[in-house]
Amino acid sequence: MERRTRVRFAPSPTGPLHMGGVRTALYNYLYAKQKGGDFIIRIEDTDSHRFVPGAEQYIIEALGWCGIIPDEGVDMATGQVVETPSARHPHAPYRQSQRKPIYRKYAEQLVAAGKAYYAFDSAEDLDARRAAAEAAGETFIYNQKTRLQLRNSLTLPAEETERLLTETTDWTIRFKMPENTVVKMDDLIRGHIEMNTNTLDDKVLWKRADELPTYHLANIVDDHLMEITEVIRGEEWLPSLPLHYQLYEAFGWTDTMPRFAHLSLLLKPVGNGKLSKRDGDKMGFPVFPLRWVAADGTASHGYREDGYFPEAFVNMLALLGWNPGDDRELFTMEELIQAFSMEKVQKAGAKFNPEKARWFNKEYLRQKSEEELTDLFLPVLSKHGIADADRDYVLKVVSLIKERATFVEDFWTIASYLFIAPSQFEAFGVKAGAAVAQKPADPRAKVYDDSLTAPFLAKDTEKFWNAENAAAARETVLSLQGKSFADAHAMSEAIEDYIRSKEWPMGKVMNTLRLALTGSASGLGIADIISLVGVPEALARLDFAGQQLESR
RNA sequence: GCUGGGUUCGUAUAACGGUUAGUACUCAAGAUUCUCAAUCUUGCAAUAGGAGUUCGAUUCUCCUACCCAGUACCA
Repeated sequence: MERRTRVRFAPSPTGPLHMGGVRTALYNYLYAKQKGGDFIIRIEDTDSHRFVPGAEQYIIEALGWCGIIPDEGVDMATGQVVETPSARHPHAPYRQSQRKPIYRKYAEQLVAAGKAYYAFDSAEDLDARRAAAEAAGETFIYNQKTRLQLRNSLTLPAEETERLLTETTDWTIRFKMPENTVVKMDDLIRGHIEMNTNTLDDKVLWKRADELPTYHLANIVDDHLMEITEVIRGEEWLPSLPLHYQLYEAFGWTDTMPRFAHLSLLLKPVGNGKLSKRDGDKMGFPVFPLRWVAADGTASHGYREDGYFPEAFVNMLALLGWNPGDDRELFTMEELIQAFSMEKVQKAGAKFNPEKARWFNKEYLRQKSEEELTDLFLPVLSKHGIADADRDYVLKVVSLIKERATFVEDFWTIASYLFIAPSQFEAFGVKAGAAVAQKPADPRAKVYDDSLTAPFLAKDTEKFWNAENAAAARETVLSLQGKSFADAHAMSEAIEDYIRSKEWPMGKVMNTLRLALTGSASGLGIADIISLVGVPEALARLDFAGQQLESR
């Protein structure tokens, strides 16, 4: 009998979801959608001590931004985790803290079957044993070798166990890991794996103190109850897989046990180790999908706020550890769903490459229509003090600069001179030469040259500006006065013809003009600029540049 | 330490035992242009090391090295 594919993403609300978590959610989503199945969200908040307010909302919002829409568990209309069962959400509640009553009976069931036992050792006692063992160069493990020397229902008289069970609350139910058994497991990504149970410990399944299950119990019970068919999760769970296999067996659920796939971790761009929040802050790239402000007020960057398109972010993430088997790199979500396959998921951890992330964004920006980009650029302009920009004018600007940008925000640094004159740069907070800043801040790349930080006209001036060139530039612009041109190309021809007819040096005159028009040594074609700002404005900028230089 | 997982250019990856080991990003050079971008062309650059199996190993086996994870009443 073929079961309907049902996968779940089960985050713990202990903080913002980071990009590795988003990737796990994405792979789950792609897998489910390809099989025409369900993608379920379940909140694993069984650790009362590590709960972080706002984390759950953050996770849902982040997935929504990425276009990873759950079929079950969260009502996307309200953005809330579903608490009461309905046709669409039959297994509610989807928050484990609200499923508290469910777990105890399963834990007790294992005790009754002799597959688990009550343990009365205090956390302090166990910590002390661990410390003592460590001091002696050994490792303390609660397992088949030590369980008979500890305080539990296996060693205590029945009456004492009964008394402790009713009179105290500091006890747990532990899984009685079978001895010397080779667990044979299969992983969709890694293939066959075997492990001997002697290397495993008796994990706590349920805690009387807060009457909550631990991850292992809650996870198996809920996956079973929610009819999960594939568990796709991070590699950090691989060492727990034999325990989970044993739990399915102990419960007698092996016939419906899900298949497992353990995803490798995302690694930091340089050096070794997994990607962490600190790396992002240090190297200037986000590790979170959305901006996150911690309780202590420290903020972390988010891809959304940093100007990434969600499609680009998702596309980049999908290809970090998976490939379609051919050379394609650009995928819509729909195409990812079609192309995804677990066999093509990489076993090794993938180092995240911020440069490639920017490249993806640039590609997606180029794919967007000029209309759409204009809509996105207008608010940016407004933010920079250009509130009354004419839409048609902005549209023209966008069409000229879209291929030069990685982010919509770049449009401003690239083309601020098309909205304000160099004489206004200071007032608008524009750095002279900023238009050169095509490349983002990457500490490994030497992309900035001195001209960037040089004050307006200081350095560029020496190259182009002198009385002769200034006069020639002015006369060239004057020659355009009163004439109309079909387009910038026609104007360009006129300008070049004029300069040639005077036998002036083309490059020098053009660059002198550019300096006056843009405040820097780089920028769009001269005719493009003049046809946008107009001849009178061009003359005014020429005058201003001249004044600046004479007063030096 | 122990247990498990992993290892192809700097990075992400391709190569159902047989290729001059391919592609993309980055970087460099050239072309183009009024500058800068963009674009186009070219280039730099890898199978961790060692055994074995085989006519032939990136690919299969073993050993070593290195990396990662787990080793909680956290997930």
